Amino acid sequence: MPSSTVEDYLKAIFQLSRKSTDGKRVALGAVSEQLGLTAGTVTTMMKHLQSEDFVSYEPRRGVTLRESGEKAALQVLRRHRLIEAFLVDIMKLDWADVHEEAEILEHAISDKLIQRIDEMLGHPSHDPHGDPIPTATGEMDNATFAALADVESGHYQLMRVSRDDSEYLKWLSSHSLHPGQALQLVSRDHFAGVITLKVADAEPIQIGETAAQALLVKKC
Amino acid sequence: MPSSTVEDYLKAIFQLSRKSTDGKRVALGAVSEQLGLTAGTVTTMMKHLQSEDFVSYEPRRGVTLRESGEKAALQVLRRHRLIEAFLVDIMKLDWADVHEEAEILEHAISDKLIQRIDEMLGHPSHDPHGDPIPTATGEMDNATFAALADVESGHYQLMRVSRDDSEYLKWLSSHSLHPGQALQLVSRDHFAGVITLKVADAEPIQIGETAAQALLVKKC
DNA sequence: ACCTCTACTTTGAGTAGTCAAACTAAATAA
DNA sequence: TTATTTAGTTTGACTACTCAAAGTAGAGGT
Ligand SMILES: [Mn+2]
Ligand SMILES: [Mn+2]
Ligand SMILES: [Mn+2]
Ligand SMILES: [Mn+2]
Repeated sequence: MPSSTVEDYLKAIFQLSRKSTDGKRVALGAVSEQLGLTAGTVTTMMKHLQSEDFVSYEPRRGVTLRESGEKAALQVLRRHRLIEAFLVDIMKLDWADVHEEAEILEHAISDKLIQRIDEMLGHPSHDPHGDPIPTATGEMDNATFAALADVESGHYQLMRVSRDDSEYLKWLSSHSLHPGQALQLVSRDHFAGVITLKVADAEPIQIGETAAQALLVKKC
Repeated sequence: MPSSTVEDYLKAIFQLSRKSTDGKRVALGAVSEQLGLTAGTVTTMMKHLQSEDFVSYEPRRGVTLRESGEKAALQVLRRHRLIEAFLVDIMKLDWADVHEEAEILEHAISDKLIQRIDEMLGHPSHDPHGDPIPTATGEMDNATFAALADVESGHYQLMRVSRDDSEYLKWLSSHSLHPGQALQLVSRDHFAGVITLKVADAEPIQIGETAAQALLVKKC
């Protein structure tokens, strides 16, 4: 069984590979950035992960997950997201706080317990941030959505929030911005980089492009 | 913060110190036995724990917990037992299976979440095995009970099961032997080392002295 | 074709935890 | 008292993970 360290590496590579331009290849710099480790540490680990058949690593070109690595990554992601859903729905913790907790628990919870949690929640398809939960066999919905930052005026539904930072999520909550919420992009000032939004029938709010980058929406 | 390794050492020392004849002093052999580590490993760790002010260690004489070590041990015990109670009462896992799970989760669950669990359970005083749960401030009920193996015929209440082994606990379950249960010691054969028991109005059962050693009872 | 900069790799070192095997203090037996 | 046994200690080695700092491959700029 992979250690929690290895699980975190595989998860990071998996997530970076989805955003990768170059096929599914991930640059080591992105990994070290994501995990907050030095470049040398990551190089060393990549050799190790390759020797364990988790990844395929070409020096100076990057890494891609091999089958067993992807499988392991999906299991970690499944545990992470089920745990988040559990903490919000059953334990009534704030969705802004559950990420950190899940980052640790994802390595500590047994298969038996994760199965129990899954049943208890009725096999949820998405976590509290709108991220899809892989099935026990490693299937994952790979729908993609446009960022609010890249979209024109109109009516949308918030599908997913792609940022973990707790303060940001708390701010979203305070404006009822959570997955599922309907909203209207009223107008945008491209030069100032500010977007005006209406959520339900509340007062319009202003939001910067960076903040809008993490709000993934569907036209409706 | 102590690592999970250190937490397990402190917990082991704490639990062994309660059974200690020589004050609260614990022999290193008992620690290595309990944790399944070699003697040398434990010696090395004791020096380290002393340097961190968790224990007081006298070579060849044993260790005792210092204040901060005892405090840490009680916190781990609290987490462990609350988690067990949670897994049984809320998650509906079998009491025979929760120990292993708790052994890991006790190091992974945050204070915030443990507090949530405690509230959700209504501040329970004992875990599913009848072990007392220390309070957040480190107070613990230290009531002691006689082992069924050491007691004469009569009516008793099962208060506590002092053994973790899952097969044993499953066997107890199958005879309705769980904390709180009333039972009658019908007779005992001191030479054969066999005790005859009646639980509620079921058929009498036979139980050996070793098995009866783990059943802690109160006269009633 | 050469230079430079960036991203990556290598090297050397350190922490935390562990074991096997050699050694020793001290309790117990003779 | 001396010898033996037991419990504990020391030593040397190993795995897993990490960093800082020195070194290098190769992409892009001139
Ligand atoms: Mn993690
Ligand atoms: Mn999430
Ligand atoms: Mn533990
Ligand atoms: Mn217990």
